[in-house]
Amino acid sequence: MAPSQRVEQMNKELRKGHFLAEKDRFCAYCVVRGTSFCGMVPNEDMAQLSSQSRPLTLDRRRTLFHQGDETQSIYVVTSGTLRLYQMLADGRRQVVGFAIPGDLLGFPLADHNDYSADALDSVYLCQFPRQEFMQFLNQRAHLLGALLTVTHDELNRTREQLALISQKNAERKMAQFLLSFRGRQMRMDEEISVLPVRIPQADIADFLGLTIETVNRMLARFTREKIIAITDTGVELLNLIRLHMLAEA
Amino acid sequence: MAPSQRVEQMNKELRKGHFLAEKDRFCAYCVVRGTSFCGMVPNEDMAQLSSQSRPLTLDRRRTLFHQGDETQSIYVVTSGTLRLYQMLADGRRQVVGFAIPGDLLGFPLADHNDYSADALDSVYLCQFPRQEFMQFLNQRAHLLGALLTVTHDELNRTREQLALISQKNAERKMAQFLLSFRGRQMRMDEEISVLPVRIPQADIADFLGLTIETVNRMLARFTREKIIAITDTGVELLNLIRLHMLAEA
DNA sequence: CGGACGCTTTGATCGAGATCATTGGCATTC
DNA sequence: GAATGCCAATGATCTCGATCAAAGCGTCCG
Repeated sequence: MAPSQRVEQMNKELRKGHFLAEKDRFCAYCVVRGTSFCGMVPNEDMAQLSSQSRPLTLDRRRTLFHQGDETQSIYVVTSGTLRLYQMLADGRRQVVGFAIPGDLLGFPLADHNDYSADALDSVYLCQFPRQEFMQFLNQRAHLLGALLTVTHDELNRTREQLALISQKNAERKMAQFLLSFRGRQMRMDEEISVLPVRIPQADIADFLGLTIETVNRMLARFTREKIIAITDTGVELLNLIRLHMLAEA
Repeated sequence: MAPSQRVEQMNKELRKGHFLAEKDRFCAYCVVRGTSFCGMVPNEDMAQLSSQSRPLTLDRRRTLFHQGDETQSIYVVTSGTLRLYQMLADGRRQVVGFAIPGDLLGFPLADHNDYSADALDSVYLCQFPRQEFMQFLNQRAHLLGALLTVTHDELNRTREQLALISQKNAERKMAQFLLSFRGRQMRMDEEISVLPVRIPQADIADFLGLTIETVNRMLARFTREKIIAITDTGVELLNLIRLHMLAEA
């Protein structure tokens, strides 16, 4: 079964409450097992991890948590996409990333959230109360190592974004963005050529440090040149070779 | 004694080899104790940490390690400044940060270095062989937590840089850069108003995503307006209020 | 000494993307 | 079904920093 189907099925069951009754099996059967922090948790710890988690649904445009608020929970995204952003002193908004299934949200050792997170579509998450999560971590040193790895990955991703945003060429920025976003999605589904989210152009703009007009013009140009196609389910990458050329040239 | 004096004295003794003979005392008396990862190491672990460390000197313009090379050692900077950078696919160079006394260089859980590091002036470091350092860490879960905190700090600093570089106004970029660099230096010395390094303008340019010409013109303007003064020891911040205004307006 | 090199400085011109302005579609709400 | 708001699309103009060019300056070294 393809991951996306599995997600759908799991979400159905989630809504029916199946998993709530069988908590131990919850994590073991999770779709994002193997792509996230949870994937680094050995099987013998699964039951305990499951018992702490609570499924959570978040509607489009709802906020999961705000920058600066006290860190009360840690989350793992199981389905959907969120935008992560910081408000800057001058009123600008910097989108620091997009969270997709498998991503860990919230850093248990920090007292306050580093960024805000809100849903771009319907989002399903596993929620872990911070205190219990931390206890769980501290009991098992190898899990601290797993968290360290995840944090380091995020550091590297942020450095990648830095390289992206420091580009002066809007076309290249856009091409690199599409490719790197695809790269992240491929973690779940290797064959992907449609990016399954409609990210508002304003969010892409705030991610890339461009204006909405420039983002729009670039997407229009790519569409005109048949490099991408924008559908109501997301963006389809039609010509990966050209996209790579634009990204690197 | 002011930190800078202590550094000087320690460096003198280092050169004479004093500390090599008394390894256990090395870390306990270290100037960057309390400002770095080492500061989170409890006293009872100090002796062992000391016994693993090896002092190291690096001349101006020398490279400590290259991006992509195998991670063989972890370093703590005790004196001097290094530039950390990545070479990008298109040949550009992205400076991802400047390491100052107290900073930890090299991530023990990664097999390869994420960036290159070279000295901007004479640099003194403590070197820890990676394998031993990792063993040391794994024996003490609380030290993993310390490393996690340091890594998270670096993540936040990188996000700050992201916000900085996404600014479109060169003047504001420069002002924010000077202030944030000062902020980092203050970790060691609260009273600082002279940034004690002569960072080549080309490095500032590659840090901020500007050209050397623009960097130069901004520095010239700030100097003309008596906001800063450039001496042969570094940059003196003459008018912090104006600098803050420029950074935020 | 001379000259080559690394780094800084300054001027002139150009162009990509910001900014400003307007329109249109589509969904939500009363 | 009119009103409101959100988002996308596109044209006209402007601006700031990139780019191109050249010169200055200290220092290292044969």
